[in-house]
Formats: sequence, C-alpha cells, structure tokens
Amino acid sequence: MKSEPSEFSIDDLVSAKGQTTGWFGVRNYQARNFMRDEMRLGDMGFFYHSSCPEPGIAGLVTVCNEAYPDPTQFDSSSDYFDPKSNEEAPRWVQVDVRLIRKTKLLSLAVMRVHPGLQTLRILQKGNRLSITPVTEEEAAVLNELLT
DNA sequence: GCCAACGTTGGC
DNA sequence: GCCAACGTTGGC
Repeated sequence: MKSEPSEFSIDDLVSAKGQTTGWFGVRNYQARNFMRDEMRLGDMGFFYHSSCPEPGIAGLVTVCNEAYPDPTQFDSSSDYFDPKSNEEAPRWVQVDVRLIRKTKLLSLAVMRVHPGLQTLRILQKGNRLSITPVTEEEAAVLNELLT
C-alpha cells in the first residue's frame, strides 16, 4: 500500500488515533478492485513510502475494516471529490488499516536486487498502482527482511 | 526536472 | 469502439 510520506507517513500512522487510518483517496479502478475484492479482515499489508528521497517499505499494517464507500468522493471540498459518483452508487471504496509496527526502512534498491522479490508487483516496470497484491511467498521474504 | 509507462478522456 | 491527446505517477 503506497503513500507519499509528505501526505501520510508511517509516523503519521504511529501517532494516529488508535494507530488506525482509513485508506481513502484511491482513484484507480484496479487498485480499488484489489481493496474491494481481495483485502480481508486481518490481512497483512506493507506500508510503502513513494515519491520521496528513500522509497521503500516502512511498516506493517493489518486490515481492520473491509471495503466501504470512501466518503471523500462525496465531499466537494475534498481533493478526492468525484462529481460522477453518488451515494446511491458509490464508485470508490476504502479499507481501514491498523499499525502492526513501524519497521526499519526496506529500500526499493534493496528489494530490486533481492532474488526472492523479483516477482513483486511494485518492482515491475511501469507499475503505478497504489494498491498491489503480495503473494504468500513474497510476504515471507519481506517479513524475513523486515525482522 | 526528466521521462517512461500507463490510465482516462473525448472526438469521430 | 477506436485511438490520439493528455494527465498522472513515481523513480531517478
């Protein structure tokens, strides 16, 4: 799960109420579908810092609420307002995640050269999705590296 | 700031 | 329904 730390960082999550946040603002259909169709209560997520000096995984989170309508799509004062959506047929959803723990930074550079991570979606050329699935095998390698 | 990659838009 | 143009993402 990608976030620009200047927008919302792992430290923001550490200090958030209940160390929990709604993952609002996703406005890409593929990423939305991953949240809606694949993410289930108790699933683990990797909190990734993007578009920053040191991109990489900065912490572990768990899904504490499954997909529900993202309220910012209805808020005309929000950057994430979508005039084409409506309450009867919400277009965008979010999940809530809770901090498991902040980790040392596992940099993109390190992940790129690790033999066990070559299949990771986030490393593929042209990858732009803010939400991508991680396989059990990949998760095991990541957990090992983050220990 | 550059640029590759990809998604979205809108005219036809 | 095609596809060119445009916008966005995000690493470097």
